[in-house]
Amino acid sequence: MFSKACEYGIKATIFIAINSLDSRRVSPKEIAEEINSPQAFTAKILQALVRHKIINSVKGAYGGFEIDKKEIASIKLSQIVNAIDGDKIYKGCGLGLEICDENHPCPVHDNFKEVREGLKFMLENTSLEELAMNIQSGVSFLKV
Amino acid sequence: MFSKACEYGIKATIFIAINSLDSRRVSPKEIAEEINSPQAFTAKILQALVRHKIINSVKGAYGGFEIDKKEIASIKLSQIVNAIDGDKIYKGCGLGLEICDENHPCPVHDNFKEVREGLKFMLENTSLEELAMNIQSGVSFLKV
DNA sequence: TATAAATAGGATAATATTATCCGAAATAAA
DNA sequence: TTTATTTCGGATAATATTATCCTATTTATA
Repeated sequence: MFSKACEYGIKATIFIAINSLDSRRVSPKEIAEEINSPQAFTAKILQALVRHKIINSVKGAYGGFEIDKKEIASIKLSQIVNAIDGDKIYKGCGLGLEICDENHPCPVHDNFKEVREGLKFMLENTSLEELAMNIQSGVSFLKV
Repeated sequence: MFSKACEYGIKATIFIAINSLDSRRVSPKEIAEEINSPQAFTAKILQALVRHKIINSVKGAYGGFEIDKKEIASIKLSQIVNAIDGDKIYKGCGLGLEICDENHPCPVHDNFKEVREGLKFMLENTSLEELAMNIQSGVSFLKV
């Protein structure tokens, strides 16, 4: 469904959010340990998230990654996915046709439409805040 | 969503179905032209579909690929996807956790559940017959 | 100002996926 | 039985994704 990069990106963002709520900046090393991902690769993904202004980085001593507390509630899962995987997941044709729309649909166009829209709705309506809260309260987990 | 291999596999199977309804066997060459896919790679995918008994191959002169007419209505999209991509698309964890279930859910487990189940339902309830019929009647298309 | 601690980013490597090529095996028909 | 046709399957190549490494740049503090 999502690329590895996107999976890491989502988990990393949640971990940064939790720590930002506690006013702590975190390093790629700490993040990678906490979400069980390769450190250097995770660092690359963090760079992309910074470029997309989803997270914030502070260089130098006492630096690290953080998210503005006030923004945590308004950041949606869709923004993270878009930043890393783009919008092909709910835009592109299910069977890879260059052109696929109501006028020229692929064989599964209508069948997929609902699923796609469900996914899109879910991503756009799931906030970083709720994901972070569920980790904090021990309802869900970032690694095995 | 699906791998390229799976996209080609679905389109190829639909094309074979249409021709089988007309009692014609088709070659990888013809299939690749009709679904706009690389021929040799498509041939590999056809082999996999044969191994999974979704399509049937006849070697030698006047041979080619076909599907038993009687089976076209009972073959579901899910079988094709399973044959090529396996069931990870609606089984694996959305964030790649090794273990992810009700007792130990990843952050998006519940959010994904609905989408996943919608996808699963759609794949299991879309028949090859209906996909083939829509191509035959010009309602949908296998290539641009 | 010097130093240590951090992220940024380019280069490279490993792996998975997609794609191609070619000879072997099977089969219908001459 | 020979020949032409066709799928099968192994080897290889190209490309994309995932992952690693190393140096440059930035910045807080001593």
